[in-house]
Amino acid sequence: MPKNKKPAGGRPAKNFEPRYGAKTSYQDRKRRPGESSTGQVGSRSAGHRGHRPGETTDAAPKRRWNAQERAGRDEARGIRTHSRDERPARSFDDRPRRDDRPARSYDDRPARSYDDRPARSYGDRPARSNDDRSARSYGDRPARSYDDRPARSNGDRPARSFDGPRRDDRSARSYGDRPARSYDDRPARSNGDRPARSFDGPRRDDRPRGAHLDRVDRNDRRSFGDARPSFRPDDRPRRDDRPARSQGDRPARSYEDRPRRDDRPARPQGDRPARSYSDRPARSYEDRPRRDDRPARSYDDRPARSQGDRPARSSADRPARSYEDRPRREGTANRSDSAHAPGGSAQRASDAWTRHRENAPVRTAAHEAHVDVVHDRLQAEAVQAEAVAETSFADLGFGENIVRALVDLGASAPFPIQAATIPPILEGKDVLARGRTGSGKTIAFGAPLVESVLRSQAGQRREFGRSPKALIMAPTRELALQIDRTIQPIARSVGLFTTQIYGGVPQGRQVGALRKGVDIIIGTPGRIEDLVNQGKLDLSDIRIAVLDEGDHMCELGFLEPVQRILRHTAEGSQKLLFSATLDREVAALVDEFLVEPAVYEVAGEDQDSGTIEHRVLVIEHRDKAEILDSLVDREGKTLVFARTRAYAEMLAEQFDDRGIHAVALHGDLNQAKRTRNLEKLTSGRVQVLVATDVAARGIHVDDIDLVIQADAPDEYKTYLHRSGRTGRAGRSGTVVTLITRQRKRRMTELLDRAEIHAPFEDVAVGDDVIEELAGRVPTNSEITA
DNA sequence: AAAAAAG
Repeated sequence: MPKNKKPAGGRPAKNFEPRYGAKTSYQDRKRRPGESSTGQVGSRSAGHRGHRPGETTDAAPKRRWNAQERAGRDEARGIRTHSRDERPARSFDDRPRRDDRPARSYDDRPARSYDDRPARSYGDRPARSNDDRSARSYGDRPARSYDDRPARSNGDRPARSFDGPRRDDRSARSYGDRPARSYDDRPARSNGDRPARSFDGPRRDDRPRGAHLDRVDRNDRRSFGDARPSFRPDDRPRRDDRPARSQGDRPARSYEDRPRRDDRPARPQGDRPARSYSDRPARSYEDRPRRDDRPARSYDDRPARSQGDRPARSSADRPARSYEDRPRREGTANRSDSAHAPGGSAQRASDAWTRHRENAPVRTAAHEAHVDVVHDRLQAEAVQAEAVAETSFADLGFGENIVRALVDLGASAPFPIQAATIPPILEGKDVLARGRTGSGKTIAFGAPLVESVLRSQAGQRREFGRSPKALIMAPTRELALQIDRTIQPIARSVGLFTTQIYGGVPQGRQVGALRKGVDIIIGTPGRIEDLVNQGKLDLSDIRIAVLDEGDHMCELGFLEPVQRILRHTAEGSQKLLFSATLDREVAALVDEFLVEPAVYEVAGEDQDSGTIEHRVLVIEHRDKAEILDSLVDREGKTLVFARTRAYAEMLAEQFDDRGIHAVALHGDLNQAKRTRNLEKLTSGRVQVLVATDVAARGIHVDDIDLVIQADAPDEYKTYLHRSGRTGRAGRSGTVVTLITRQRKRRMTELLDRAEIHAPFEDVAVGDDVIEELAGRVPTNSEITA
């Protein structure tokens, strides 16, 4: 039973594209360039969705993709990853998929035409149009076409058919070199480490499951060390590369910058401006519970729990956390009830959350760290940014190839969260990590995951049809795709394959890739479980499972599928949970799947950093549309969040009607369109993207400088994630939230919980504040409320 | 409310 809403008979708000009528790929294809997505044909004026200036401007300047992006594109259709340079390899994959082409090609076409339009509008821009053409003219175009059609690139090229023959050899041939290489580099290391670290389940198997989180609650009260230093921009190597991209450059940017942009994905880590958690503790623990009682905040469950658990535990548990206590704890019986595992191991599991201190390799003389608690729940190992400043990826245990791949991704030196979590992950420990949005979490789990898989296969030949060894799950397809763009180059550097397994696209390619054998799969729960149930995906060899946006994956609709999937993984498989808002919500998974997890976070990391300015505009509901128009009509990339798909779609159309080119991103769009629309914002072909919370987490677009919340979020975590879409790479960004007077109180409480300070301003149509926020008029307008 | 599953 398809849960997908698209199928016939779905809900009313279903298909938005069909302003054409029933939506089908076929019809999509019929849409003409001159038609607007709203079904209205013809142009109204430049800048309108339906505007069609002329063929000359049709060709929008395209930037070239770097290896990473290409990889992402190649994977867009869920096939095995191949870097573009390795055509032979790629070609293989294409073959089988050809069957899919018919269907796909349709989808893509409409897409293309659509894409071109925006481009045209840009073409009008003096600066760009000229530069682009002269420079790119012919050569680039072909390249461009690639970019636009991520999906197609592989499957659609008939020319590559020649690859067919090779396909069979592929496993042996194409990668033959690499594996060899990588091995060579590591021998020394691998030998030493492997014995201990490898995934030899044995040790893990013994581990009891069901560690209790309860104890952690108590820690909530502990305050964070104020001493936590903030990240220093200097530490971020990548930033240096970006200078060119400043917003002002945009026109010029088109060319030069774009290419670089490609690197961005890798840079997410750069975003870490200084953030201090220091405030949190202050945030009165007390208040929160109450506030949390609100339905929406259910996560924080703290209230409920706190009452029952805290009293008892508080005194008892804390002592336990100290190193010395460890031995004792094992014998402690208080937790044994939960222990299902045999023997004393059960008790040990119960100490999981507290014992990480003793085990965490990160905290050594080199890494000053201290225990702390963020909000409710997780006691984390706070790693000092300075302490790891000198560490290099090689120091952390990566081989030459991986280090090189990381450098190519723009990660020349590990960021704090990476330096903190990589060692324990390589040791095979279960890890929970909290890192600010854009702090480099993907590499933090991705690189060691690749290294671990490599070590586990050292000396072995990668066989055809081998089952995957590692699994990474994300809440949205876009995020899964993005993660693969980062992981794939790293994996490929050592001869490992990754593949995307997510819904919305034909499963043919994905299954085909699995049949050939992949090492790492990255995807969303639905399709993964689907393929498992179909017997097309074997998770029994999964030794490492990662949940990105871990807290979100523990929410209502995700938890159960995720649990079922994790149960299919190898006994004792290592589990990693990452998120910018890791909290007690993950207890459901931690209890069942993690053993003695180490919890990490970076000291001084706080979402409320100096790079993001938060503003709350208190408006009259009747002014909302107009104010949004004014805010969005600006230079610079703007991401608008709406609560529902229908509203997101409506706003996109509204902006378009006002001559502000905008596209939407939400679950009612087909995957091709989703991917395309997001790419449009990334590439700069469109400046405004209106999205639902599908884009709230993880999505990295480097230069969004304004995030507008047309609908205020209900949860503080949502606020943090949405606002985390800007201010990335250490840049400045602004988050504007529109609310009506009635919502003031709720908003105040939410911000309080998010630990974000934002002024509330009463705003009406035409006020200076709007002009200021839109960057049209540099004013010093005072805050009016 | 949204997201995540059709061949």
